[in-house]
Amino acid sequence: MSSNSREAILAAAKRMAQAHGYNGLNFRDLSDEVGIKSASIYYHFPSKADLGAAVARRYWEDTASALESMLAETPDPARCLGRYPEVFRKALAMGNRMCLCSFMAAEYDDLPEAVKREVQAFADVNVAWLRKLLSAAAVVNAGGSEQRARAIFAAVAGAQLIARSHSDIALYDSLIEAYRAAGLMPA
Amino acid sequence: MSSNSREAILAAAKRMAQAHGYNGLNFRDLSDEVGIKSASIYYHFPSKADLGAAVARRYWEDTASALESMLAETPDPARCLGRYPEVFRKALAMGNRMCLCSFMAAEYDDLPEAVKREVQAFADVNVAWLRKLLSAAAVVNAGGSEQRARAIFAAVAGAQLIARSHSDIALYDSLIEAYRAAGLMPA
DNA sequence: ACACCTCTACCTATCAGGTGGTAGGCAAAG
DNA sequence: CTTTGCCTACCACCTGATAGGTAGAGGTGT
Repeated sequence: MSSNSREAILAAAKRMAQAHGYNGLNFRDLSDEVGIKSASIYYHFPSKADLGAAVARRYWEDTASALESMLAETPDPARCLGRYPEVFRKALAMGNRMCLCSFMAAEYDDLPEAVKREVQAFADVNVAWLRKLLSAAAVVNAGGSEQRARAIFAAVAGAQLIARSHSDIALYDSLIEAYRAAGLMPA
Repeated sequence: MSSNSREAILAAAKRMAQAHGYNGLNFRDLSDEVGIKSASIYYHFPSKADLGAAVARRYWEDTASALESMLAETPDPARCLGRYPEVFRKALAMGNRMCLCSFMAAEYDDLPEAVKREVQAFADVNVAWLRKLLSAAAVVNAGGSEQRARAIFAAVAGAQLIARSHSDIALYDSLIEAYRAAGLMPA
């Protein structure tokens, strides 16, 4: 049963880390939001590093399944590729938040080793998915698909970063549109 | 006459903020690096917010003059535009650091108001410079130059973010090359 | 020449509040 | 009577910030 609290902690920690980063994530505020005492978090996670790693892992797992759902829903590779920015748009729409792993990418040097690994995994998941669809859509030749996949991932992350610093989700849409107009990614 | 310490503090704070963000910038480590006591910083800057704003202001001023120097050195708009990524490359080359304002863009919601303004100014300086050169190079028609300028700025910031999280400056170069191959920016 | 003053650029010592983390207790469920 | 899931009560350490002192440089009046 339960581990209901564990899930609640993960969810709240995800939201907080998306807004304030790993560094800005703290046990007091986190436990307040969950409705338990800060010491109780240690029953579910032995340390902040473990919590951070669990949150980041859950984050890329959720992203991976969201991408797979999207592909099932929109099987055409080029059209599905065009929907990729939706994934990053959600965070901005939910209170001007960021992709958890983009924030952690900035904080990378100060991250515990276990957290670093999960942040890397997030990037790998995204690039692998993009590469698969790029190859299927024949947008670029096979050799350049890896490079193009990474470029799309980086560009979308950059768009989110800039849009956030302007608290303007319309700017995100505008940037994505500009990427499309430039030919970086399909519409 | 000095204010030699003031400059030393600004320089050290810039380096620390590039590596750890505004949140990760602290007076103890900062004063240690400068070689004075933490309380002495308050003689030069009344608060952390003031220091942060001064550092960010100096940062975009330096960037603005670096961009102008580059233009004087490479007057051809398209060729100069192609050199734009050099500016962001430097931070990665200096100990896998980030653009100060990209890091602060992630932390945006938690930033003091005075610091936010300087971060915005950095983005404005970059976009204005890019727009000027895009128009001059006739890469895009006049109407789309603003949008394209923002797209290049965001994409380069994203490339730096991703490269940093892999501690791999070659990845940055590869991403920029991919942007060029896709037609987002001139070589 | 001397004493006197003021300003600069730091220092020591301290503080309240926040940080991650630990020890030990306790009520309910099995 | 043991395990689960949480609690209270701490702790050491770090954070930005303040109060008050001080050594030295440079100017001023006598």
